[in-house]
Amino acid sequence: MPVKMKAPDPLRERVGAAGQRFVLHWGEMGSRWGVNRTVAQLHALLFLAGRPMHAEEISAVLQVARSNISTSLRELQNWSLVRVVHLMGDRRDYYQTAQDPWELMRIIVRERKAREFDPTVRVLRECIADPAFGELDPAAQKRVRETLSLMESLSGWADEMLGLESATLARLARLGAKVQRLARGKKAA
Amino acid sequence: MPVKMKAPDPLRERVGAAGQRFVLHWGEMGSRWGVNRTVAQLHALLFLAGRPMHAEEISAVLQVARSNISTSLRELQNWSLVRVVHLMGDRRDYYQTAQDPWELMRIIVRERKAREFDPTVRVLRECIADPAFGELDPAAQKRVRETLSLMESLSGWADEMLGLESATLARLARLGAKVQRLARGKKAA
DNA sequence: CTGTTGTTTCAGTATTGACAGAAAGATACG
DNA sequence: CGTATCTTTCTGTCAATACTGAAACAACAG
Repeated sequence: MPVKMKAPDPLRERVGAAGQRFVLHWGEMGSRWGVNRTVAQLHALLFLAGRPMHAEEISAVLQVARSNISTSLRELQNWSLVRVVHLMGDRRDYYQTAQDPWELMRIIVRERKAREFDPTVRVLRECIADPAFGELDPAAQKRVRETLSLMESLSGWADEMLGLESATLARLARLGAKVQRLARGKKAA
Repeated sequence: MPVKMKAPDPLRERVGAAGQRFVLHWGEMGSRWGVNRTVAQLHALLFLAGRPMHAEEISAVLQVARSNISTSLRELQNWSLVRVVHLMGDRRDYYQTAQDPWELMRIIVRERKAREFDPTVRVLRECIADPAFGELDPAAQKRVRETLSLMESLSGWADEMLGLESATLARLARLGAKVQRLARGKKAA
C-alpha cells in the first residue's frame, strides 16, 4: 500500500481555506445560473486575488488545462468582466477583473439583460404584433400583454439602475436596509 | 420518393403561430437560466392555455414522452408553480399554473432566492467567520465583506418585494415607469 | 376481486457540453 | 530570418444531463 501523499492543492495554498471555499462555491452557483463552472471559478479567483494573473498561473491554481483557461478568459472578456493588462518586462498577458462588487454586478446585469432579457421582450412584441395573435382567446392575449408589460417595467428599472454609480448604488442599498429595519420594527411593535 | 406529409404540429394547432413562438422561446430562455427546456416550455404552455391540462394532452402538444412530462410537472410542483386540480367526471389529474405574471414572478424569485441566493450568503458568512479568513490580505477581506454586504442588501430588497401583493407590485412598476419617463424628459430637456 | 385507466419509477440510450492535449498561430527578440 | 515564448484553435474523449419506453404501481368501477 503506497503512502498517500498529501494531495497538493494550489488553490488552497494561494487563497487559504476560506478563499478556496469562496471560489468553489462561486463555481457551483455559477453553473446553476447557466455559467460554466470553470468560468465562474476563474472570475472568483481573479476577484479574490485582486491583482492581475497570467493564464499559466491560473491554470496551475485551478488545476485546469491551459487551453480551458484560455477559453474561459475569452468568455469573461466577452462579458466585459475581465481585461488584459501588461507588466513591465513580461511578455505574457495578465488578466484582471474589477475590484468593486457593485461594479461587477452592474456589468453582469447589463450583459445578461442585453443577451437574454431584451431579446425576450422583442419576441413578445413580435408575438403580439403577429396577425395570428388575434386568434388566441382574449384572456390569453391579455396574459401575454401583461407579461410584456411586466418585463418592460423591469427593463426600465434595470436601465435606471445601470445608470447609477457604484457608490450611489451602495448608498441606495444601505438606505433600503434602513427602511427595511424601520418597517420591521413597526411591524414588530 | 414518398409524398411528404405536412408534419403535424400540435403545439401550433393549439396555440397558433404566435403562441408557438412564445412557448419555444420561453423554453430556449429557460435553458439559459438553468431551467430544463421541457420544464420551461411546459410552464409557458400552461400559462398560455390558462386552463388546467392533463399530462396526456401536454405530452401530445409538446411532442415529448409522457414520462418526461410527468417529471417536469413534478419539478414545477416543487417550485410551487403548478398545482393539481380535478374536473368532474374525469379521473385524470389536471395541472394548472397561476394566471398572473406578477404572481409567477414572485414565486420564481422566492424559490430561486431560497435555493441559490441565501445559501451563498450563508457561505460568505461562514468564510468570513472562518479563522483562516484573517490570513487573506486585508484588501481581499474587504472585497469579500463588501460582496456579502451587497448580497444582504439585495436579499433585503427582495424580501421586501416578496411581501407585496401582485397588484401593489404592478402599481409600483407603473410608478417606476412614470418616474423614468419624467427623468428621461428632464435629461432630454 | 378483477379489469381498466391513469401515474410514477426505473434502466438504458442519446445528446449536450466541458475539458485535455496536441497542433497551429501570433509576436517579440536576437 | 530564425528562434523562443506565449496564446489560441481544433479534435477527440469524457461526464453530466435529458429523454424515452417499459414496467411497476395506485386508484377506482363494475
